[in-house]
Amino acid sequence: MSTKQKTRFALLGLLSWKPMSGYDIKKTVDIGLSHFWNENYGQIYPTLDSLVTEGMVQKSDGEGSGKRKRFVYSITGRGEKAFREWISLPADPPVVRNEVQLKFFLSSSLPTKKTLKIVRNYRSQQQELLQGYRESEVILRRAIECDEYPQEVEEILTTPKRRRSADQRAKQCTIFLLTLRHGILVVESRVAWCDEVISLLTT
Amino acid sequence: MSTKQKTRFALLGLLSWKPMSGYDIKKTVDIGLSHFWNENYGQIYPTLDSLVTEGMVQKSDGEGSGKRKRFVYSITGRGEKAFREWISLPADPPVVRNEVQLKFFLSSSLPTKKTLKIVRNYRSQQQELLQGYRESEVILRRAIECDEYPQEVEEILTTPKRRRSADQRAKQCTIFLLTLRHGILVVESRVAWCDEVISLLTT
DNA sequence: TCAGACATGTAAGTCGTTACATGATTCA
DNA sequence: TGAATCATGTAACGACTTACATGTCTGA
Repeated sequence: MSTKQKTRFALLGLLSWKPMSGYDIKKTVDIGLSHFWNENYGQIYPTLDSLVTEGMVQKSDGEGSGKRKRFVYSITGRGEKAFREWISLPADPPVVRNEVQLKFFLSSSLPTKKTLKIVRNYRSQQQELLQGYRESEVILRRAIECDEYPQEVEEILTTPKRRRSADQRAKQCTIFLLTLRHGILVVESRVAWCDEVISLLTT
Repeated sequence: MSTKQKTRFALLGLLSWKPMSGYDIKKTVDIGLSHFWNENYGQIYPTLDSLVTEGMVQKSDGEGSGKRKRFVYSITGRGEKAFREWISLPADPPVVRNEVQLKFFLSSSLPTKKTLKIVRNYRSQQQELLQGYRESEVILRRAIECDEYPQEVEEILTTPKRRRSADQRAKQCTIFLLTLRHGILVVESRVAWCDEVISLLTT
């Protein structure tokens, strides 16, 4: 049961939060979802077009003047329905293609020094990632505690379409924090692996 | 520094172990490297062709008769050189696109029941994976201990081209086990995340 | 006035999957 | 003799990236 057209549903899902322009979508993904998702303009604009054609989203008349207007897209009832159907389907297992692991595996016929270099490099990469995630975690936890959200968080969470209850807002924040936790746990396990390997190969 | 043409170097690296046919390569990847790599025929055969054209690998004359001969490919000096250059380059960070995380994140406006369903589904998937990895780990560790390798392991490790020293063999097995350890640690962390989420959302 | 952010879009190319088509060999 | 496995290959499609082209608005 392979669910394709991931960009399609990602956009639909983001628009189910609030109406946005293509540029907004890109920014939201880059700032808030970068640890588990990515999109690029080459996909976003054509996909928005075809979503409009199918009546899944509506394109605004455009703010601004001249040839570069800002178009805001909002989800339609039909789009909401398609989104809810998609989200209920089991996600297909991610394709596994880890280049670092491949290099590590293939390095066994080379000097151990080379193998270690690959692992040390991986470790520092993941460690750096981890640092960033942890900082975000601290900020988010603090925000949740005192119910005061910094600009970046607001921009991702706010839903101007309709007023959210305190409960809904709390759930949004919890979910947001938990996706971050996933990133942290996984990256920590990678760092732990590196340490396991380094200690084994240097003795 | 984005290293593309991953299939190209994956094939080159596998052929640096021992000469193989396209079919062998597919089988090796499916059996031994499936937790961090995949390849399909649609990529393998055309890529082998172009590697031959560039003098990176050599195609045998073909065993068998008729139109379906078996062709064995072996790496050339030029290919070995290209492989060693590639492996020394830093691997580019994997593209992050985790559909489960996306669904989880986007489910915040839906009933908690739906969110939980996504997570429980993810958990059982990962748990199943983990079970398989752990079984392989036990087999491999036992094999390493008594220096007796089961057929599947032999098929992946053996290098008929030249006799390997005991040291080299030991290193190969260690590396093989360690790639499996990576899979185990990462999958364990995902299961741990699911548990964290479930306990948080059900209280 | 100039830099930088905001903003939209396309073309070309790469990469990867899927489905199909074909045939040989082995062994029960 | 028929099923399973071994074995090679292609065509069509779909997904994704990259680079480019263009233009607007805001504030120092």
